[in-house]
Amino acid sequence: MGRRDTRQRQAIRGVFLDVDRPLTPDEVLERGQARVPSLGMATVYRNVKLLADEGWLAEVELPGGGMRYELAARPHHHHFVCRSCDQAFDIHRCPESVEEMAPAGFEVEDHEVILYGRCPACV
Amino acid sequence: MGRRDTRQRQAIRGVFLDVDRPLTPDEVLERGQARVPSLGMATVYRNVKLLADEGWLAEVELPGGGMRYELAARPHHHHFVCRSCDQAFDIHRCPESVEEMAPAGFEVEDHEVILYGRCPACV
DNA sequence: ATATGTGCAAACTCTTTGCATGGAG
DNA sequence: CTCCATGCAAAGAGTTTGCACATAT
Repeated sequence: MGRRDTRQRQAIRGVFLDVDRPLTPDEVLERGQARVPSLGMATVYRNVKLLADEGWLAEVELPGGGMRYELAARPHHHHFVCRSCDQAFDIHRCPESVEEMAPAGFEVEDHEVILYGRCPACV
Repeated sequence: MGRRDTRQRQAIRGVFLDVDRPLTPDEVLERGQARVPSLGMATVYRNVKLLADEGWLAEVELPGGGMRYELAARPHHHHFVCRSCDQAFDIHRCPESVEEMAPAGFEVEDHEVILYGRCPACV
């Protein structure tokens, strides 16, 4: 299970340490190439998956496209998705007793709350 | 803007009238072919989009794959997604004041609450 | 020295589109 | 009889995988 510390992997980790919101693979590639220009999309996909398996990143499945990733270390929170620029932002509040909404017979493991609208930059 | 009442379109509408949860295009195809065996995937995609544009279906963007569709006439509700069978179910309760969770500067238009876990059939 | 990681390109999956044929009006 | 709708197959977008080369250890 030897993990090598390549420039590419460093760059990708650096990208996530610099932002406070979930990123799409595209966003990771663009920001990563600012650090390692030769960085390829396949490497991004392989590494975010790897870092997620290791528990360093968390997968965030927001509607409207594919998976996004963010630092796993962040405390419980939810997301706001801007319908204009498609960026996702963190929301640090959580409605109480959400998980009690499930009907009897359903076993709840987790929950997600997503707000849609326009972010300050797009209003 | 003449809409023709084809067997295929009837079949697709019939499929949605028979279920009380959001369906993926795949699920629509499978159930639709029980009514019109020759039904093709392209027709499913074209018609759910059409019915959604007309306001008869609502698009439901749940994580884990593409768009799902359900009858637009249903009252406000949220969803439970089973991690085992990937089916989505309706939940007819909604936490209060969800939309007030957004930080200042964010303009909320809409919200979605998703519970993850195992449905009764998969527990 | 060795085997993991990278980059490219091909393969895949899901969705959309072009085109000839079919069928509703 | 007209067009809109369908079915097929090809084209796109996003993601994954195979393979030869590069490089961290």
